[in-house]
Amino acid sequence: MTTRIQRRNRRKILDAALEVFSAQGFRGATLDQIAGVAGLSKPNLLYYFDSKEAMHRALLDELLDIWLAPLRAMNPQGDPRGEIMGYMRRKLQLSRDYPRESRLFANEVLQGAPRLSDEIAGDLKDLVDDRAALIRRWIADGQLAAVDPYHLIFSIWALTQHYADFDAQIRLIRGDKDPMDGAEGFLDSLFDRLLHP
Amino acid sequence: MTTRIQRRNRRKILDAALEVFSAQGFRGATLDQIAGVAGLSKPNLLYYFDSKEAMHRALLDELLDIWLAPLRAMNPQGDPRGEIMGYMRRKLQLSRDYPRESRLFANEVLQGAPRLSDEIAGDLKDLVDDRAALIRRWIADGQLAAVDPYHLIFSIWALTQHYADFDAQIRLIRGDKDPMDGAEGFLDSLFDRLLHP
DNA sequence: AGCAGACCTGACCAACCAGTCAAGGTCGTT
DNA sequence: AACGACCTTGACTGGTTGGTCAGGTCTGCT
Repeated sequence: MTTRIQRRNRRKILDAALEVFSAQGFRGATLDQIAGVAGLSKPNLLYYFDSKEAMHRALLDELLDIWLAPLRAMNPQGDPRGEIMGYMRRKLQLSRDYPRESRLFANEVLQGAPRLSDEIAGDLKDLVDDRAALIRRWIADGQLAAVDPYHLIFSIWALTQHYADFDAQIRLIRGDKDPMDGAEGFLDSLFDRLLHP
Repeated sequence: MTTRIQRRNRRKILDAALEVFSAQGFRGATLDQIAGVAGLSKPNLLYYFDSKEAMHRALLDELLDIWLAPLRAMNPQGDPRGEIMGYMRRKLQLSRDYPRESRLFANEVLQGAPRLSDEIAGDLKDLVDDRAALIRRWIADGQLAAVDPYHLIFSIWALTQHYADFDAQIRLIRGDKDPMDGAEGFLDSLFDRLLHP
């Protein structure tokens, strides 16, 4: 049974942990930092989570659901170009709404995905293989331009996540302008031109 | 005056440091790890470099030259589409030849570019602003499709660096296949379609 | 060979870090 | 009010980490 206090504190801890892990990476983050952000004492963190590792694990588990939802939502019965454009837009929306999650994921993969390799090689690979096959069928039907489906998916990931992961760089170059201003229009025309048969 | 031994050992240390920093991030890397990879003792590392920070600094300084060269090489007098396609291909080649440098850079920017903000807001911004102006002229001349030049540059960065930075993920999804196999052809047709007026 | 300066290292230190624990405080229930 | 379960923390520990230092070894030059 979970109490009201448990729910509130677990949430506070995971939110603080996301803040710190996404900005410093796993090894760079310290429990003292997380405790400071959460407004709790370090031993109290360890009352709710067995270890630093466990906090990170909990975040990754939450993350994957959010992260894969847009690709899962792609509809095999829908209009091919519309489905892919919709996927791209939803993924871009994730970068806007969940930039810390994007950076947490990027940190993890950048370091060789030591804690995510099972999920990536399992669930994610299966999902991507399935969508790649779907895209190939759409291409065979003449509804899409002939593009490599894997590189198409990777390009959507690269372009959308870039705005969250490299936010610091974009801000320094664009100044006060919102980093994502104009991004959706640009990506719309990029993929629209790419996908036309 | 620098001796033969100095040149050899500085090189060994920087190469080992690049290996470890790019895989673990600055805080995640330890001098013991770097010493192990370099085949030197930890105090010996600190005989050649004042601090861990100094090794990282030296790597970032080397990195920036390599990293900005392709954008510098863009020729205002050249053929617009050819220049941009050439830039993209050279950038992709960097991901192939210098994946560790790409990940070092990604780690740094991901964590808010604490040690690179001056260079990014200075040299890099100036260069990007200059190239953006050039691209705008090309568009005004009707030689390129009307795209936002900043997003065009960001998209080239995102797409090319993705293959180095997210190599672990791509490998897990594509299996034995070379992660970059087919990438150049895909990116060629993507940018070719985007840039046609 | 012998010397000066460059190169190298074992042993050490202070700071930091994840995690423990015993003791005390708080909350919901009766 | 009183009880037990839940919650919180100061003080601590063992291990790690960046960096120091005194003294030793090697190298190139005369």
